[in-house]
Amino acid sequence: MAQTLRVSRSDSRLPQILDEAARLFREKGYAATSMRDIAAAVDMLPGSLYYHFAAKEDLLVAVYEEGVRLISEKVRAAISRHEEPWQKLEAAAVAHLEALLKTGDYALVVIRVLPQDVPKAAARLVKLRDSYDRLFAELVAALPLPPETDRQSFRLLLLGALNWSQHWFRESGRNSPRSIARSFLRLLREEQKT
Amino acid sequence: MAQTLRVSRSDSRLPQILDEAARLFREKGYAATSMRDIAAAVDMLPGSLYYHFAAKEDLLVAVYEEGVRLISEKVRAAISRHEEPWQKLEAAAVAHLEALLKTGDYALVVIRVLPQDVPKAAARLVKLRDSYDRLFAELVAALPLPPETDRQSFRLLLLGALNWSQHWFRESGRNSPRSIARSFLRLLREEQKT
DNA sequence: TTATAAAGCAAACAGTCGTTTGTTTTATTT
DNA sequence: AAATAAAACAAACGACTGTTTGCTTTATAA
Repeated sequence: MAQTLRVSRSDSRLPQILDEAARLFREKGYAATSMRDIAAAVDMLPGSLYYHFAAKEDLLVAVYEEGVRLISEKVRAAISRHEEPWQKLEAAAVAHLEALLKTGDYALVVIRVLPQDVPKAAARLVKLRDSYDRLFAELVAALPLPPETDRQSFRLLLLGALNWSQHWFRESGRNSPRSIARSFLRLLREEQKT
Repeated sequence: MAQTLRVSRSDSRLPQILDEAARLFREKGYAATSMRDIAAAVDMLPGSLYYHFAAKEDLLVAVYEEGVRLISEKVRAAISRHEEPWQKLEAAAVAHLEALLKTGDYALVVIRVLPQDVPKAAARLVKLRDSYDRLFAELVAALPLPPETDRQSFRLLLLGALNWSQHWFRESGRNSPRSIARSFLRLLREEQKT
């Protein structure tokens, strides 16, 4: 008999649901993505999604959590490979951008879907975002900068530019997440070398 | 018989419709704002909006156009008050941020609502955005930078950071659009002074 | 083999969506 | 005062929204 290969049932199709939800939330935004869209993408009936998630917002929160987890993990790993503060920051910037522009969907949802777009889940989303922001704050705090430097502005400048790149980035021969992150950091770092 | 230029009634409540649409699109996003929301805000019936606009997308495009017009105007005026390239750029950055964070609704819609969120109008929205981006490209081109400097990255870094500020900015005593724009530019400019 | 619980189906719920249509009000022009 | 055109009303259209309910299938454990 053709016993269809069956993995244990426990995590059945939940990962697939999250994948497609992430893809659709990223592509069309939260409000413009319907539960029916997601159901169709995983070849299910709309109501069946509610076995896995109590509400649409909870599905978004789950994607958000995975997004933050993925990107944090990548950045932490990159940081740990260096000792010098500027190198740590550069590695973090590269990892951040690669997670955003290559890993794709999950991470992009985090910076594309605004907490205010989902009032009922806004608090949870903000909390997840903040936990990540702290990572970069620590890196910037460790930089050997002139005493009059505004470190908060420094962080906001860098992270803002990195996040905004989603709007214009197109992969190409000389354009990679890595090269962009490095270009940005070079523009910010040069003053320190003198 | 005087060709009476009929200002009288012609654009009666159209400005009000645009104002409220801009406010709602900024607050809740495009997809989450319904024509009924807008109609209620201007104390009209939903169907009446269709006397002024053939479709919801056209209403967005109108807001977009006004947003680009407002911010371009402000930035151009600021630029014209200076001669030195760095001062021109700083004035432009300040004006850009003030238009975004103080003028409010219209300009914010332009950087908050993504063209891809409105497929039918995407081409028109991109065109409007690009017309503005060119303004900054010219300013950066005029800067006296070391020959090896990547001017495209410079522009993307600055403009990205400025646009992203919508996500964290809160008006306060020591925090103003002007002070932020200046902080950013100082971080980018310092290397040139040495 | 039978019991059990996970997972999904089928169908509908009440409400909202963008939009259209025919009619009425309102202000201006003749 | 009558004619005209702008502007808004009133009511509905079909499609789509998130979600609920009861029932059936399916894989695992006893």
